[in-house]
Amino acid sequence: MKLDQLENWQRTKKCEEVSTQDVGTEQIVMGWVNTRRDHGGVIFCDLRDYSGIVQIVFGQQHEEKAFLKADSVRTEYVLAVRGIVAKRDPETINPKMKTGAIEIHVLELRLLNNCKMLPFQIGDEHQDISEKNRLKYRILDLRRASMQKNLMMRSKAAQVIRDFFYRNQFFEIETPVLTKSTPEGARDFLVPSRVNSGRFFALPQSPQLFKQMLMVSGYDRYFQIVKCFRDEDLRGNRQPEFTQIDIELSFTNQDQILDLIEAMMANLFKETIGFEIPLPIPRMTYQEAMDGYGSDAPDLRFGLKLIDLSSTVANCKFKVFGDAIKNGGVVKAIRVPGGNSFSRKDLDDLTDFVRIYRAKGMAYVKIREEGWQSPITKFFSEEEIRQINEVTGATVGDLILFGADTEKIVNDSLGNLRKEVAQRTGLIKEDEFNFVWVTEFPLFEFDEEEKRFSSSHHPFTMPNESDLDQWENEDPARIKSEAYDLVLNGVELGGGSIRIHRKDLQERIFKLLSIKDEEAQAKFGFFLDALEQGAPPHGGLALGFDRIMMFLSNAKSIRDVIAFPKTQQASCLLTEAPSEVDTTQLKELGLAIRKPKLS
RNA sequence: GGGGUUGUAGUUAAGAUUGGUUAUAACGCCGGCCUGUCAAGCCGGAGGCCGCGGGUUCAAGUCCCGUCAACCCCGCCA
Repeated sequence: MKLDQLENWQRTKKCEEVSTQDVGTEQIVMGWVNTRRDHGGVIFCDLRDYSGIVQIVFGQQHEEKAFLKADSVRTEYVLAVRGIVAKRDPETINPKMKTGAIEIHVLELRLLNNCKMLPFQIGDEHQDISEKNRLKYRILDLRRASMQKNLMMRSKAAQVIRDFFYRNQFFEIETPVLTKSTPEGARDFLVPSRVNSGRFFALPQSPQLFKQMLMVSGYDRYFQIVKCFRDEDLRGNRQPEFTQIDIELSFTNQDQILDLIEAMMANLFKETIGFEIPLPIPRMTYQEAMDGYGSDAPDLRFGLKLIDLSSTVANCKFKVFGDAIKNGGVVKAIRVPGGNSFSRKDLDDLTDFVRIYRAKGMAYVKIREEGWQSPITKFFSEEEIRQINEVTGATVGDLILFGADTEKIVNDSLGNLRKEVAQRTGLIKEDEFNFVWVTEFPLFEFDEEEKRFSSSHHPFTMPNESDLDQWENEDPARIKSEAYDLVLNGVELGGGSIRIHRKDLQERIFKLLSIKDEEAQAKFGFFLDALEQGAPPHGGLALGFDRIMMFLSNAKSIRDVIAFPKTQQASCLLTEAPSEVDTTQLKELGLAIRKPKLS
């Protein structure tokens, strides 16, 4: 089949821009054949480009040469057509199409490229394609309208974000991608250096230290939309390389930062999807979040709050509860209004569900007219039952679900259980955007494996100074920090902190983290120097751009807002990366592959 | 590292409880007919390593074991 040259043709309209106003004019449109309907004497094609679809008509009465040529046209061929825009007869208007009132009568067809049979149909939104095929044939997947919509929305969002920061006197400054490995946080992706054999760069987990050093250099306000890399296992909303909106400000405090970011988010949601975020975004402390929701990223679209019953049941005869508390754990409960209707199977399912989070079981009580209906009723005195009813606020028809274990397990299991119950009972309004700031994170968490403290946020986070003075030697776990997270519908969008800008403070923190002076000097010497070279007070945060895009695009997977994502096994089905490399490449780098043991 | 779901024409699925003739459908593809369709229609046709490997059996898409891949989750990760 002979293909045509584009020659000097220029597009005059995008497909979906052709309208009734153009009737009678000659236009040139270009795109892909979405569908083809051959009626013998007349051939209809829906021509598609990124803007949408317009119907082009090949008929003998319009131009015989084009009509004959159109006989060989097939789905996904690439065409350029010149034709007259015509009004459709009233009975042939298609109200489902934006361009359904008009069509283009083709005078000249240029066949720019053909297309072999594809693994799946581009225009067919009625058939779900498996994730495997979508990723393997990503080019075709990205040609589909839903993916184009998502990626165009992403482009728009990036533009809106940049506009906002430029308006607010921020500078967009690039930071290195080849940088230094740091011991804290996630596993690094390493890049061997050829010039410095035996040494490695690391890809940045975030540009954290660079943006702080830019503050020391006096750039005042920095932002960057930047790729970050973490070599950890993937999830539905986690990719090994992802994009952050990275922000840092000098001479600022937490309130200023939160106010600014709220304004940025409100602007973003308004300009992209027309949603007005009610400001200010409510704030809650880490402690309130953990106590009431069992999570530092609480979903506030529904109630089902966790209620602490530890003191109420401390002396009850039910061994599971009593032992949990004796061993330093807690007993908490969720009251499910109307949960009386849960079947035995529902409750078994929920019990299995909490086991995922290492709960050993789940006690439950149905509140009936005649009193408690539950396998554990017999362990409780009337007074205890009265107290539990009172503390939980349970009334007839309700269900109470209990968790008893260490605080971590109870919070994990009940925190997820409340989401599960809300999901099952239709309590979650899917179209709601419920933002919350979580503040006053603990500075450290205790690493049980390594028997030492590690940073909750990162080691450069400003501690609450009076907490530090008070608990430094007694109980560092009680030191709070000036760190904060932004949470939307139970999903952490990002977080940040006020940073340490004084060396003496930074050294005290390293000491608490059991990082020795020499080690600190080797890993962060350049940064500790910066703190002695006139570092201003500063702070900032980073937001997960991909996660934000999931909300703006209503996407279920992070892969649907990233053009070329990785699979859960961290591979790219399109390019088949990662791949083996030539031995000469390895040699140059001074590397050898250790053969996996054959077993 | 662990738990779960899935894997059958190009695609999406049925067939798996109860092993048994030529593995079924829709869409797509190819050919023909058709001047108003728009998920076009009608007629005809091609298309299969039932993920892969092993086992049980007279006989396996179906039962058993292993393995690979995609997805969801725990651990991990801000």
